[in-house]
Amino acid sequence: MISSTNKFEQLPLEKQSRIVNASISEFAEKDYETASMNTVVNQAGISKGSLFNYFKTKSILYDHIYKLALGEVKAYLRKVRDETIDLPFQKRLSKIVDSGVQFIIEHPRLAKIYFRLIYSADSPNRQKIVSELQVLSNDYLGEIIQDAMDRNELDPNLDKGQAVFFLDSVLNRFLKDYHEAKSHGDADQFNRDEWVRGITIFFSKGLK
Amino acid sequence: MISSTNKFEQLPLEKQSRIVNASISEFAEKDYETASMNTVVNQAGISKGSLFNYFKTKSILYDHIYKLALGEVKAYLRKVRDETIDLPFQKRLSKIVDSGVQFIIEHPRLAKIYFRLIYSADSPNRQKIVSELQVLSNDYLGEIIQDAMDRNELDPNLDKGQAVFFLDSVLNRFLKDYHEAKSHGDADQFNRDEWVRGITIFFSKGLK
DNA sequence: ACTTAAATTGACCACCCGGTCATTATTAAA
DNA sequence: TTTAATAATGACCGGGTGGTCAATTTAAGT
Repeated sequence: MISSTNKFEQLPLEKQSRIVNASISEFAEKDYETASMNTVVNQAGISKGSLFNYFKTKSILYDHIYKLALGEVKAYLRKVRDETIDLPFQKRLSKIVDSGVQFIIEHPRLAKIYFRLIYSADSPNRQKIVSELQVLSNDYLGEIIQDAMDRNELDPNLDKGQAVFFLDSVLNRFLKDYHEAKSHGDADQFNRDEWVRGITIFFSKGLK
Repeated sequence: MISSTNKFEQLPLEKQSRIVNASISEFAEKDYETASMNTVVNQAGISKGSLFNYFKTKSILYDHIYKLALGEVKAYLRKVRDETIDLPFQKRLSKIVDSGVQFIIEHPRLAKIYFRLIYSADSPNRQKIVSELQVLSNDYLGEIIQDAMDRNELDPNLDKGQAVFFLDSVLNRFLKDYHEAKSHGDADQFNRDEWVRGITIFFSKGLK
């Protein structure tokens, strides 16, 4: 046996998805320590022994789920990056924000897991995961900023690392607030277009 | 009896501080659900019954501690605001960042509780607390931005709410990253002055 | 010194946790 | 149809939790 999720992957797909679904719900609702394997097995309609047979430990199950969530996020980002490769920086930025909002709407539970992972979260291997994410975001936003610098849309003397940091701060915070407002039912205070416009203008001209 | 912490407040100060200290350590190290009252009583050197006599529940103790942490943060902010009231926006901003860094260095455990509270955290009354913080930050940064607008240091047509949001995003994220890097021992990668300069320039001119 | 009131203690409770494993049910091979 | 191998089950384990309360120690009043 090569992979430790081998047993799980050889299960009938319907059963797999029941388990994945239950796990996503639980890890979205509670943080790692508080999430309960009992809840997962009950919601998935399988026995405890089985779950621990498919995933040897809670932390391995969590690993499987968060990688899944992260995979979806990455796919979304890749898609919007590739689709906007010819657009000017401002337009590109606004598309990125847009697709982030769309992701939250389409995958609210995965978004919850993602934000839980980034902000706080006492997940296992936290520091490793977070630094991986740092690299990911650095590459992603770094590429977009570099493109814009090459086209003279941004100051070519920019400190790229700092620029990425600013972008990342504002984008993530905006999406997190949007996500939270949405899950509290008062997302209507967000005029999406207005915010997207405000953000792109801010990055172009600052507050002066 | 008026306040539910009355019993606690009438304790000898030395005992109070032992308890507060132990609680701060525990709530800094673990999140609310995972923090243990047993650990607190052991570290404080009192009996379990006593602690539950002073604070009827875990959530009431947590309330006491986080309010204390928040009070310290507020005092710091007030101080730097008042001390910089005559300085230009850029200078003011850099002082704010500076004092944030200083707070983290002087009160690492309180900083941890603060960040735990802001980012994620399944503390009791979370939504209420977070929206209180929103208001607080809005007032605080709003005032500073308004001052700068009045002096024509910032565009007087700025959307103040958005401007506050951008400031808040970047400042909080910077301090959080700094705090995390510091508690992982690799804070030296932060050239403080360079970052402060970068941040103020960014807010002035954007990335163009 | 005696009594009474208040403060302190820690054994104890019910509950939940992640994880195990002997037993049972299901499938495949003969 | 019998046997062998595999998969699924859930009672059970040790350990930790927030919280309680009868019993004991400490302090105060007379």
